[in-house]
Amino acid sequence: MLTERQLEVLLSVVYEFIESGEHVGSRTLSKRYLIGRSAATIRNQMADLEEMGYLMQPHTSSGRIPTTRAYRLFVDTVLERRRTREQVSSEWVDNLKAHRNGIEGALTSASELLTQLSHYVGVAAVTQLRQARLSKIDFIRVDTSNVLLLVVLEGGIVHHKIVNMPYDLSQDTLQDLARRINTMSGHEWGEVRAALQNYIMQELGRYAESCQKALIDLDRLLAGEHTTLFTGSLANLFNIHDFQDIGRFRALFSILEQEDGLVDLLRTCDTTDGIGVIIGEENDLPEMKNCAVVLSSSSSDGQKTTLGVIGPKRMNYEKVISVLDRVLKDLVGKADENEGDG
Amino acid sequence: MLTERQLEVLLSVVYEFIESGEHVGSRTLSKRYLIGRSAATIRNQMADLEEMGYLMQPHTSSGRIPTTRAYRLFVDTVLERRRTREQVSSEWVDNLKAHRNGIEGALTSASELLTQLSHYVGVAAVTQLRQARLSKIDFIRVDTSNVLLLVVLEGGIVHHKIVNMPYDLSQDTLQDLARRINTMSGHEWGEVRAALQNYIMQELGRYAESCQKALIDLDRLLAGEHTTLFTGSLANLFNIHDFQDIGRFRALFSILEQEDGLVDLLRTCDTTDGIGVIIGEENDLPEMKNCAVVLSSSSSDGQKTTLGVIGPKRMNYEKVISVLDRVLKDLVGKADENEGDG
DNA sequence: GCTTAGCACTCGATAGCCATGAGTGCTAAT
DNA sequence: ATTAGCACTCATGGCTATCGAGTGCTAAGC
Repeated sequence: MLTERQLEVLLSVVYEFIESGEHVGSRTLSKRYLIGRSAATIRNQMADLEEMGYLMQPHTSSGRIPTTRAYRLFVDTVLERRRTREQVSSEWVDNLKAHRNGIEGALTSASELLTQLSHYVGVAAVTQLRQARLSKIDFIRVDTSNVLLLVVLEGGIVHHKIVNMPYDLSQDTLQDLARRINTMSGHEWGEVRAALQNYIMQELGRYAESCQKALIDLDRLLAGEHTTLFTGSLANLFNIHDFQDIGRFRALFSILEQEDGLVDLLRTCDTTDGIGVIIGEENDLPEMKNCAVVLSSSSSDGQKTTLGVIGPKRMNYEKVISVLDRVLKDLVGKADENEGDG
Repeated sequence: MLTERQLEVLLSVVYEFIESGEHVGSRTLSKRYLIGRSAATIRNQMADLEEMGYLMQPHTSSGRIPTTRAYRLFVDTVLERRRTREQVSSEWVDNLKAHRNGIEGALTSASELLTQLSHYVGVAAVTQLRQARLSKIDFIRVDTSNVLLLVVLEGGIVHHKIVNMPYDLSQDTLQDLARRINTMSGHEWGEVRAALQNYIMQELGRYAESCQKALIDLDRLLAGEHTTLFTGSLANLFNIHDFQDIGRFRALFSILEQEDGLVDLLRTCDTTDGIGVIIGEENDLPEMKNCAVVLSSSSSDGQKTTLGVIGPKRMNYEKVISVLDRVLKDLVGKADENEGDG
């Protein structure tokens, strides 16, 4: 594939471009990175690399910028050679530990932490892999036609949703129902559902329709892979300067603003565990072709915790990856600790 | 103050500027709005208006643009002369009615509706005015040191929060506590709190510290004026074109992204009921000097519902106000209906 | 006294021109 | 395989001229 010398040139280009954001020329490389090799030599090698699809010129006779392919090679190389560099300042870790208000609090902290450390957009998510295990369920009558449905899952995720009931159910009926379900706490949703279905048919005949609706709502939440998402400040998208026009910017914003888009994005990273990087067009979303997403996930006990940073293609991958690694370790370590003595 | 003719000129300038976004000159007015009056006449009157602080020139010998003072006059005049124009398409109203998943669902819908109709950023909020009245409270043990605190208020607002407890409380203890509090359902938080304080001191001696912490958390939520906020897509801020540089844009974004800033903003509109408009520098936030906020609120039964649209200073006030009016009426009407038969 | 026409003037926006400089490709020499 | 040299390209910034929308002012008209 690539000779050692070509690789040196290529990585230098990527590195310099990540630093400066401007197309890099042969002279710069000769002076700063590849001292001893003349500009002309480097020019020839750069021409070769362009032919191979690793570099491109924004316009004739300008410096080169890396293609997605080059970033990919760079990232793979970085991941290969990576050692624990840059430590996350322990101040932040302490902060994270202090905010141990359940998993939601922890993930909120994590996303904010990633955002602040990377200066890009940090996200944190937890996906329940198989069917969720119920910890506790509760129904609270809000008014004639509305019931608050509260579900606490093992692992500490809380869902609440107001469901509309065509028939008025008394608080007693609801409480009875909840008590019945709670005896099955610890079981998977599928089992609970079956038992519930039974009960509804046999004893709640005339409310069957209302309850069926609520069941469907519950299914949506508990049966499939459901992801709970926490996003850092999107204002940091403004730190991605690689946007020609404001239109593209806006498009990206719209996508990241609604959860669905982001969840899909995180899902594409099907690396079971470990770190993955999605660069530019490798992503399905055309709006993100100037962006890169670094994802890191760790699954345990039926749920998968994913942390990520969304930034420009020319982000400091080394730093972001190491930050991500550190925060994830801390987060998971903490989760274990909580589960261990719970 | 202003003669009828001057008023005509001024309103025309504001109107045209809202339409076009460009400084408006005397010739334009003469051709489009004030047919019959020559450009020269209008020029003289515009010069007068500038002297009076209603108009300004971005640079010598350019057209005029309205000052905040002019917008203020314009808005007041519009509000005065307003009749029910522009009806909100009934499709949307139906949609709003369909999503009657409690007050939170309704407010979410309302904010989205306002966003879509105005093309700017719609917000919806509900503030509990005095101390909240409890409908139901529940404590759920998540693990050793974390308890999920669930509070349902009269009016349908739901708060949940995980609180960290230094001591492990059994689910039974928690349930007993909840039962005790729930007997006071319907009372104001102040009363409930006093009773609770008593109970803790007398019977929960060794857990006093943990409980005190939780009480403080609850206080924060229930004692003061607490506002629950729903914001439409911030991507619509891109529809405000009146930003010179991206820096200001970013600043605005950061503020609106975090709830606190927005809540403060809504609070400044202390019009008890009815519609209020905050234009440019009338606002405290310097980042919003190119923006205007139209607010509409309606209070009943200890809680105040506020709807608003955040847009550019040169927004279509007539349309936004009428949309706001319509949506609020619909929302409040619905709330009444829910409360009435609940 | 209010309105209008005319005229000189201002100033932003646009386009063209030129010099500059960073960077390239190519060729010939090492 | 590497280097030096040279001609060439192209984005950028400064400078100038032109254009046009819009003004202020003065004098004339209703």
